[in-house]
Amino acid sequence: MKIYNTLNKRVEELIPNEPGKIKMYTCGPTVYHYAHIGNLRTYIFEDILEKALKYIGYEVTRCMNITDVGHLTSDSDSGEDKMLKGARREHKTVLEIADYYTQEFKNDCEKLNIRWPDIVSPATQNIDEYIKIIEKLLEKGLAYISGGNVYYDTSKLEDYYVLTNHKEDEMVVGAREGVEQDLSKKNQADFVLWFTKSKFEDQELKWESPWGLGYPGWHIECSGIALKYLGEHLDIHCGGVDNIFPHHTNEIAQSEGYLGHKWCNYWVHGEHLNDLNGKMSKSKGEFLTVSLLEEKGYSPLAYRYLCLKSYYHNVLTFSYDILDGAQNEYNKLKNKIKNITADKEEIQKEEIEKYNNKFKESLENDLNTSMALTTLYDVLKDNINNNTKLELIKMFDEVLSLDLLKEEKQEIDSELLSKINELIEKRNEAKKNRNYEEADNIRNQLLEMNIIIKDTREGTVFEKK
RNA sequence: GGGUCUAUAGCCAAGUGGUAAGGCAUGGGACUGCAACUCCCCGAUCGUUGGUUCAAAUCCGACUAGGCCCUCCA
Repeated sequence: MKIYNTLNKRVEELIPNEPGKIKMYTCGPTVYHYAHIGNLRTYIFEDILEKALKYIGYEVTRCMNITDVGHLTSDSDSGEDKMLKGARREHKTVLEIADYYTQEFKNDCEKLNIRWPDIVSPATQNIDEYIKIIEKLLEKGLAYISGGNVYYDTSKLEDYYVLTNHKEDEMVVGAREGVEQDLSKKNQADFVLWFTKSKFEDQELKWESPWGLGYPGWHIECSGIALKYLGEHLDIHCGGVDNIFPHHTNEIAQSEGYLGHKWCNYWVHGEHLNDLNGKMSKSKGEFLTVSLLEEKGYSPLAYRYLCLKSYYHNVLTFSYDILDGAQNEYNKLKNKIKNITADKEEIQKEEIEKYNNKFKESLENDLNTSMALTTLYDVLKDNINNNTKLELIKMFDEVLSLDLLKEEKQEIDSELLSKINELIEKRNEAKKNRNYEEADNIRNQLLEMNIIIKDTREGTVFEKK
């Protein structure tokens, strides 16, 4: 498989540390609020990557953190702690907030057919691991204590900016509003590993450590969890592009400083979903959640389809127009597939192989999901038997996860059912008598009940909208 | 200011040196009493500009436009 590696800024052949096996770490959500669909784009991309690797034949172990505390304040950030803010907003404790939004995130993932990773670990449950790493870094002289906090000394690194090509002299301190310089640091780029002193004296969760009561810095969380659950050699580390600097840059510094050798070979980042004003955020513009889309009548999988149609490494700009388009395409696709009925023909093995290879090649080409979908359309159009088509659709959907063969449940109670059948009969009667006005009225009446009717050769059938 | 990504039809996009896949939308047609569903048909010389080459959307340079990052972020 070829994949874009941020470390070398090019598409590279993926070579795992251990043949046939992939260890994959993906940065998880901060559970202080609902996830918006931009956040979820990254998880959809990671899900596809995981499933594509498995489809190709790798054994994949994936680990993800849940950020429920700690890193939300940085040493030089005067912004508010997000977990605390969330807790205050809802008059709950930080852990209650974390539990609630973790569950909500899980629900969103289910709706979008994102597989829950093998290992999911909250930041607060791995404190010992962080302390162990920080102690070692201090021992090695890669970290220092200043002003009550433990800092990583970036001047000890040969190349701190491995991911970004930044040059320290040209970095602008406080390019973002609300960022102040931390005078306890030796170097501008140094970052906190452990806080005992911060601007946020009301931090709810604190732990004992060799350096006093405090809490971990942001970046140590992911290093700690990844090292604990996936070991010293990682194959793929994923996240959104916004994490490249400083988060992933600092993870590399910490992990490799601790290990004394190269840690992760492939850094793969998902591009953002923007809106018409630029980057999507929870504070400005419309807060687009999965539930909101559902309320507006969109299906979550139409959004997944939209993500699959585009390339994970390109920005996608959201608008209701493109979501309408995706919903339309998704509906048509599902309809086409529904019309494929199983026959008694034998599955055509050579066709399966041909299309399966094409599908795999698409995925192997830096996750070309757009091409993978085209392969699906090719199958639908081709003159092969229905059983072969259905088999291929089933195979492809292991990766695409669009519920292509799943019939929507027609949850209609018997009372409503008899009412519908009665109306259909009345309409057919009216049609027979050429009373088309009456027939159309009945059709509209059914439509208002969210029932769509179709006149087929075998008679009139209906389905829920 | 530095870094980084992107630029193909109305929209999402494929394309990795040999004369532009696919899907949706629009338009036309078949089916239908009309519709819906389904099926058929129809569109672009690839941001601009130099260069390399027999040959470039594809390689190189310049320019233009836009996004993101530069210590909250997916």
